[in-house]
Amino acid sequence: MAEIRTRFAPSPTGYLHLGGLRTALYAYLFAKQRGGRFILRIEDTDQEREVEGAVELIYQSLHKAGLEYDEGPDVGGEYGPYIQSQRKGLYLPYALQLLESGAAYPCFCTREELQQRRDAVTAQGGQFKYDKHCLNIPKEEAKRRMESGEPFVIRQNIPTEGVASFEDLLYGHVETDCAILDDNVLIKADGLPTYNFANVIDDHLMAITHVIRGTEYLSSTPKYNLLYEAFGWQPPVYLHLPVVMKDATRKLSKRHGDPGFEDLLAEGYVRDAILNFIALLGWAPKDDREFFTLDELVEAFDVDGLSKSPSIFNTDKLVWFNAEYIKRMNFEDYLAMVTPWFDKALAGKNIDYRRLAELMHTRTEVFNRVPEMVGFLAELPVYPIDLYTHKKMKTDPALSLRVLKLTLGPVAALADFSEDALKECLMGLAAEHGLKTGQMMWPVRVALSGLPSTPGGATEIAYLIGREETMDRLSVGINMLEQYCSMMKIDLE
RNA sequence: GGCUCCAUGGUCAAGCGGUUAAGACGUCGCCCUCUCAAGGCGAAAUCAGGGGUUCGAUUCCCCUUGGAGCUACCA
Repeated sequence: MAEIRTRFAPSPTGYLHLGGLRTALYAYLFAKQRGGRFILRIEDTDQEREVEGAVELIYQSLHKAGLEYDEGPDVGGEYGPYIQSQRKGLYLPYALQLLESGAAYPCFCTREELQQRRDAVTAQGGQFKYDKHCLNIPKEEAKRRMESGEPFVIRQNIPTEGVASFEDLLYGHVETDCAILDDNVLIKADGLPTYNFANVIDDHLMAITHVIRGTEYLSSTPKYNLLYEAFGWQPPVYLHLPVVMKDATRKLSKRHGDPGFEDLLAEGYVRDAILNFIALLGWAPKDDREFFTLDELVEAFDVDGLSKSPSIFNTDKLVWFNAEYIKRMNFEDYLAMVTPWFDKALAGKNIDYRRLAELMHTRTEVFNRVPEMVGFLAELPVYPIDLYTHKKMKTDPALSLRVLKLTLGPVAALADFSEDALKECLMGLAAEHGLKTGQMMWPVRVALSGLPSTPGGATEIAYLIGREETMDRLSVGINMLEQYCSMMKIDLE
């Protein structure tokens, strides 16, 4: 049996979006699982849409994703070149062959003429389809005009009756009446092929056995099969994948500001979490497993588990996956990854990153949320007095004021400013004055953080910000509470 | 509009003629607890509608509805 060869064939029009990443992933898994090869081909036949630097971005993204291709523009291979614009001369002879057999014909209609006719038809509510106008030009005349340098395109000559069809691994038999199919342009006036032609020629020339791509090609694939037939070539096996949606009606798209793969990485999602999540978007394994490394996916992937309907990209679940991957990371790796994010909020401050990382490890969902979570360590936020009122902790401003005053002396006097010593000190004070743990800890934590919730409690925060800052913040709290109590005329026994 | 495709909770989804219709995320509750997380336990929530076929339909067929893709000298 021939070697399995799949390809990922993006156009360099921007960043690698998540739908593209998923297509690439499945194509990669499909090939690798069968010991085949995964090929990257750049489809840049539309020079106008090409975005500067996009090709390099594709290489980079694929490498970052770990989807290493066996053949491609930057890695070489025996079927190159792998960039269509560099294969320019290859296509015309094939088109000429089709011209010869009648499966295609030259067309001299200009864009303007076409547009006029199109407008005329659509204005009346009809729908335009190329009328084979130039098919009737005698061969001799056509040849003369082509050689005279008159601009022309080459169109596929689709039969006027019968059906065109193909078999899809996921969707099964798909067919369309030829009568409604348009005579697509195969070779543009600039001599470059359109996607419709180039994909067929290149897939054949590159010995692609399985074409895995999005469903946007589902309805035009019957036409491609007509081309294979015209050449007498064996068509590849097709596998079309449903699109990835942003919500029920909108496709995920870069244009609407939806994040691409690289954006997600930059936001602090880890690669494996993204890949794992993406793999499960539109595919389900035979069992209930949901954590897979790339290698495990290679093993587990199967076409049976693919779903036919579009699936919505659900950020909540991605966040969960990310948090899970972070929790499972060993601590040293986590510390290394989180350090730059700590720096964004705490640079220049003398904070024990290692201890902070211990506290943050199970609390990190996405790295870009870290700076905001730890920023209070660098600077005490302005906070409302009613933070001191907590029903469950049984605290109010009056009690809080009493508690803070109580702590001031003992905390200042602590010989050892460690979490253990702090805890012992505060718990001792609570016991001594008949206070519940929460009544002691809540006011202190609020005074030290100014926040309703923090990573770590009162003693951890005190340790992290140090004695001096702790004393300052306690004093700030006391001042606030004294002012408040006197203003509200609260009796302080 | 035409063509192609799709349709199980809010989301990802299992199911492939007979099930109490899995599981996960999210949501809610409880436990744990110096706050919040993490962790543990539990709950609510789904077969779009209508016809058939069948002893029996979530499952097969048709229609309706809804959605998506295509309808370029874009891919």
